[in-house]
Amino acid sequence: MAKAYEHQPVEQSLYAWWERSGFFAPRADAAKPPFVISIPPPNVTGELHLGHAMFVTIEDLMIRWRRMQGFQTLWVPGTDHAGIATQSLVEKLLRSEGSSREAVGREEFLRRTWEWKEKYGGQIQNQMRRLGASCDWARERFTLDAGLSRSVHTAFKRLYDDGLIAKGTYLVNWSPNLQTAVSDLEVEYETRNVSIWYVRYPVVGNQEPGGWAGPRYAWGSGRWAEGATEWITVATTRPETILGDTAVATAPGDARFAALLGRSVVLPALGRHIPIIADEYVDKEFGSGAVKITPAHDKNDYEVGKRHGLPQINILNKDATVNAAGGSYQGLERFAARKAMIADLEKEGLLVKTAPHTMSVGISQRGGEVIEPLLSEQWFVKMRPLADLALAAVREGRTKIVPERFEKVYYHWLENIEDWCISRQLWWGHRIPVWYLPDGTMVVPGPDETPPAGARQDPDVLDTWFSSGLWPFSTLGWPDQTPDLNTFYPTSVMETGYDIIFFWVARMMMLGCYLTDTAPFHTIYLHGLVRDEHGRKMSKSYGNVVNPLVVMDAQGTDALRFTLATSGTPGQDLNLNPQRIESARNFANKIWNITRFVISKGVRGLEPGTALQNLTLADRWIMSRFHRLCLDVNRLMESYNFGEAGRQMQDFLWGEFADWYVEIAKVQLEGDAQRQQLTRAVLYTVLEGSLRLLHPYIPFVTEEVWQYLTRVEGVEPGPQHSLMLATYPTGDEAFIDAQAEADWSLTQELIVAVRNIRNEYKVEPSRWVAATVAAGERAGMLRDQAALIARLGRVDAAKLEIVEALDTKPGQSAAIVIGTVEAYLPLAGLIDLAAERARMAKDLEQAEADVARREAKLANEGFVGKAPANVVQRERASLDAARAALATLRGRLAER
RNA sequence: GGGCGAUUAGCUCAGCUGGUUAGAGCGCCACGUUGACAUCGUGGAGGUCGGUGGUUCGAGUCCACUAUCGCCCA
Repeated sequence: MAKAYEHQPVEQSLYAWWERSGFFAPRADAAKPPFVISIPPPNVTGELHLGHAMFVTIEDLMIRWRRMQGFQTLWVPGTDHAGIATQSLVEKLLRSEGSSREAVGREEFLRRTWEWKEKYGGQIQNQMRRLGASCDWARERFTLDAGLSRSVHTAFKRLYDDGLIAKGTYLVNWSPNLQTAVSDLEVEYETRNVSIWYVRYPVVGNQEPGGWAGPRYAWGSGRWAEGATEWITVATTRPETILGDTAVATAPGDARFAALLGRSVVLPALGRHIPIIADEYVDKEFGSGAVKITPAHDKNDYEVGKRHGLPQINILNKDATVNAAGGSYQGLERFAARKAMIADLEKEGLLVKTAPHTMSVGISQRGGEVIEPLLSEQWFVKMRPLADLALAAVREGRTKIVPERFEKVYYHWLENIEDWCISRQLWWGHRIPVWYLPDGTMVVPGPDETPPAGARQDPDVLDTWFSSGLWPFSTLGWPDQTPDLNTFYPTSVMETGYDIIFFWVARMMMLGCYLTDTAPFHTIYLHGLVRDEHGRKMSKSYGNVVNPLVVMDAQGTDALRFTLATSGTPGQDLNLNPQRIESARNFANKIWNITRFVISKGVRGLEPGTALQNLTLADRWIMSRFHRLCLDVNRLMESYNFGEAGRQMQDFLWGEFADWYVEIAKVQLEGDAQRQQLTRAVLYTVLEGSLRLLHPYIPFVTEEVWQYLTRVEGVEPGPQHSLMLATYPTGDEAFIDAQAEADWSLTQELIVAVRNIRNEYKVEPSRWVAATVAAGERAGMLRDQAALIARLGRVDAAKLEIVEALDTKPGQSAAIVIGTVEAYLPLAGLIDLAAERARMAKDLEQAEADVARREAKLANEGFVGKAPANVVQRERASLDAARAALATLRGRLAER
C-alpha cells in the first residue's frame, strides 16, 4: 500500500468492477423486502452540478445502507427529455447552421434532436457514475422511451375519459421567445423599476345638446380629442394594451367617479366606445383610482371581464407583435408598440404624466423575457380531484414528509392549486394523443388503438412534467402489470431538493394516487440547497460556482460525498466550505493509513468474530464504544439523520480509534503471544466494522482498504467478495461496558494531564519523566494500565509509581488532581513554585464553584422533588465526587 | 400581505427526547519524540448560544414578542 491514498485509480477501477459484477441489481434472494428509490430524473441536457451531487450522495447512501442490511434494493436511474431546454438547444444548433426548425420541418427536427440525445445525452449518467451511484443501469429509463410514452398515453387517455383533461380557451403564460405556453411554475417574478403612465380617456358626452360625440379628426393628427370636455384618467404600466381595452374600471363607491359610472369613454387610437364600470378589484389608492381593463392580456382584468361580460380582444400574435386588432399599430413588436403609443398619446394631449413605479414582473424561466398573458386554446388538467388525493395521502400518514415542516408547504400549494396547462407548442415531447377528423370531431384513442384514417393529430406536445409525474411507476412498466411493477411499486423514498416539491413531488403524488390507487412512495425526504461558503447562491455571474467534477478530480469523490452528507442537517441549506472538502479528503487518507497500520501488524484475513475473551480494559473500552456507535448510527439513519451519523463515525474512527486505540495497540502488541493475537483481533474487528459502517458514505476508499484488509494471502476471493455486499453492523448491547468506558476515561484523563504538564513546563519530548500517582481505590485499576500510562504519557515505566496513598508527597513536583486521584511529576529544576500554586489555586476556585453549584441545586426542594430520580441521584454522585476532589485539592494546597 | 428557515468560537457548522463544566473541522498560539499517517501528532487559547419576556426544579434546546438575514407563496 502506498504511503498516501490516491483516489483517481481506485475510483475508476472499483466502479467499473462493481458495475460489471452486477452488484447494483436487486438481489432476488434478499432476506428483506424491497427498498426502492426512483431517481428524480435529471434533465437530459444537464451537466453535473452540486444539486445532482447532493441527491446522488444521499440516495446512494440510503441504497447502499439498505443493500448491506439485506433489503432487496433497487435504484432506478434515468433522465427527463426536458422539452423546452432540449428543443432550445437543438434550435440553437440549427441556427448556427443557418437553418431553423421551421425550415427543416417537424420530422427532421425530431430526428436531429434524437441524434443529439444519443450523442450527448449520456453525459450526466457517466458523471453520476463518477459519484459512485450504485443504481441499476440495466433499468435506466428516458421519459420519451417507447414504454414511458405508452404510460403517458395511457395516463392521458384515462384522465381525458374521466373528464379531468379538457381543451379550452384560457389566459395562459405565453413565452414569446419560446413560442409556447408555460406553466405557472415556469414563471419567475422579479421586482423591477418601471414607468407608469397616466393617460386620460375622453368621456363621451351626455345626450344633452352640445355634448362631445367623439373624435372628428384622425388619430395622430394632434386634434383627435379636440372638443372633449370630460375625462377619466387611468394609470397603466402597459400603454400598448390600450388597444385591447374593453372597459375602464373604478372602485365601487368611489365618489370621484360616481357620476361617470355607466357612461362610456372613447378608446384612444381605435375610437371604440367602452363602458366605465365599478369593480371590487380596483384599488382606490392606486394610481389615479381608475384602471383600464384588458381582459385578454392581464390575469386580473380577465377575471373582471368575466364578471362584467366584457369582450376579450386579443391584440397580439404568438410572437408578441401587434395583430390586426391593433389598427395602425399592427406588426409592431410589443415594446415598439408601447413606445409608439406613448408618443401618439403625448401628441394628442392624452398623456397626463409619467411616474416611476416598482412592480413585480413575470419572467419566462427558460426564455428570459417578460411573460405575456395570452388568450389561447390549450389543454388543461383539472387539479382539484387529483390534489385532494395527494393531500389525503400525506394527511393520513400514508406518505411522510421529512423534515415534517415541509408538509405545510405541500398542503398550502395543493390546497390552492390551479388547473395545470399541459399543452406546449413545442415539437420535442409526447405529442398530445388526440386526433381530429376532417369535420373537427375529436378522437382520443387508447395507446393500443389506431387513430382513424384521415384524422390529424393535435400538433402540441405535453409538458415534460406530465411524464415526470408518472416516473415512479412508468419506469417499472405501468400500465402493464410487469414483475418489476408488482415487486418494486410503490417505491420507498422520494429524495430531492425542497425547491422541487411542486414540480416533482406533488405531481408524482397526484398522478400516482390517481392512476395507481396508491401513493408512489412512503417517504419524501427533502434535502437543502447547496450554496457557497458565505451562503450565496452559486451562479456564474458571481463566479462562485463549485464544479463537482473539478472537486472530485482534486480531492476525490469520497471527499465530496462525505462533505455533502455531513455538512448539514436534513432540509437545511448548506454552505459548502472548500476547507471541509479538504478535511474529508484527509479523513479518507486517515482511513487508508489506519488500515495500513493494522495490516502491517499481521491481521490480514483474520476471521472476524475471533473469540474476544480475556480482553484488556482498553480493548473492552474500544469494543464498547464501537458497539455504541453502531447502535447510534442505525438509529440516526433510520430517522434520516445522515449528517449526524456520518459525523459520529468520523469522530469515533479518528478521535477514538486512531488517536487512542491504535496507540494502545502498539503497546499491547509488545505483550505475549495471546495478548498480541487478541489485540490484532480487536484492531481487525473494529476497523473492519467501521469500514462497513462508513461504506455508504465513502464507498471508494472503504472498499479499497477493505479489500486489502480482508484478503487472505494465497486465497482467491470469491466474486461476491465486496464491501458493498457485506452486512451492515447493527451493534450489540452485550458489548456495551459502562465500567470500562468510565475506567478508561479516567486513565485517559490522567495521560492527557501528564502531557499537559509536560507541555506547560516545556519538558523536551525525548525526556521520559518520573511520576507518582496516589489513586485510592482506583489504584488497582490504574496499576493495570501502567504500561499504557507510561508509554502514552511518556513516563519512564521504571519511575512510575501508582499507590493507594502517599505518606510523604514528593517535593519540587508539578501536581495533577483528577477527582480524588493525585499525580506528581517531579521535575527538578523546572518547577516554578509560584506558578504551581497559582495553577492549583485556579483549580481550587473551580472546584469550589462546582461544589457550591451542586449543593445549591440539591438544596433546591423543587429539583429534588420534581426532577426524575436518576437525575437527582446522578447529581448526588457528582456532588460527592466534586467534594472529594475539592478535599483532595485543598489537601494539596495546604502542603505547600 | 401570508408562511418557513437561520442567527451558537475568527470562519463553516453540529448540538438528536429540556438534565454534569456547550462540541467539531478549519484558522490561531506553543511544541514536535514515536516504523500507519506532516493529507500528521501533542498540548493550548477562544463562545454564555441575536435581543426581551415567559414556562420549568432546570432552557442553546419549549412558548411569546422582537431584530437582522435568507427563502417560498400571493
